[in-house]
Amino acid sequence: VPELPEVETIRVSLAPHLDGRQFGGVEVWDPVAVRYPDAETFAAALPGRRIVRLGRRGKYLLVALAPAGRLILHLRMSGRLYWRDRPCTPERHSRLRLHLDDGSCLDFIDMRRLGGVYLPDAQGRGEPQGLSGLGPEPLSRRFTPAHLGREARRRRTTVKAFLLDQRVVAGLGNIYVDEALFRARLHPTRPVSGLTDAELERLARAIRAVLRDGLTMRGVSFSLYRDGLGRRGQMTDHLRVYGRAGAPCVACGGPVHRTRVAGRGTSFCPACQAPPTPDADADAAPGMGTSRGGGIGRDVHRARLSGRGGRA
DNA sequence: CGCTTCCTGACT
DNA sequence: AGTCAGGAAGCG
Repeated sequence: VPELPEVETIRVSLAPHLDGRQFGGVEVWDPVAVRYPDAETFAAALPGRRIVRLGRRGKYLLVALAPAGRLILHLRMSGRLYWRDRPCTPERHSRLRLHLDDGSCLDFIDMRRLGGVYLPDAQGRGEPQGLSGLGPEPLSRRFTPAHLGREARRRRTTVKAFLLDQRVVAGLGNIYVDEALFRARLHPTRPVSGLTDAELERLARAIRAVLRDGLTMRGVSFSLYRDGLGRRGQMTDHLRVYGRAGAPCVACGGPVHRTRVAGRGTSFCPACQAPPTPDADADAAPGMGTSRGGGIGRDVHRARLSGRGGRA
């Protein structure tokens, strides 16, 4: 559920309540929610440490601790974090509760049990695997059309799968990818290696635009998402394609379609987002000036995206 | 690279 | 009973 704007909204909502606080006791109702170390060690290691700063990287929430270490949380599909000024009865899917020194507490609730917390040791064991490999933050300077182009050139996949890959750019999920592709007027099955410079430029711009909107609206709330204080976001009403299958496209009035791309439900406007033209896409990018030496780039361009682009 | 799997719950 | 859900690691 939570993608970059949602996780950032949660971070901002929690920060004033957590900054400077010291952890007290830990209640673990579901040991699976503690990804590292084991639940017992975790519950013994956290109390006494102070929260220095709440940060975020991609969809990871990072809690810097004093005197050392950091707590890392990932909400995955259905995770929520609720801060309460005093402990209340845990709900059905509450997985753990972190008490704070002012009598408040932070609850981790996760229906599908896919999310969890990590408390890496001093040697760095226990870091979530994906964290170190994340691509640039899409709202940072490091995220540019040129970066997108460099990554795109060496991959043979659809632009949809490309954007969902956290190594390319950190923090996008299914909803914001569909929204970004709509705003960039790119069909989700376009082979990413065939995007022109102009299209990459549009795409980078669209990604930043949808994420900024998402942040302004404090996130998308379909059913489960809430911020750290239990408040819904308003972005749902501003989505242009996601969740609007069959409804008129906000740009052309034609019906929004829904299909499956990269194994995910995918919403798009078939009129505004031109489908891939296999030959053009396979050969579009000029072979000159490939950043990687040794002819790899050329081979990539020559290779046919067999079975995908051609299948209309 | 795509596909499967981890989970639970809602819906058809 | 079967399908699907906003994430992402692991497998072939």
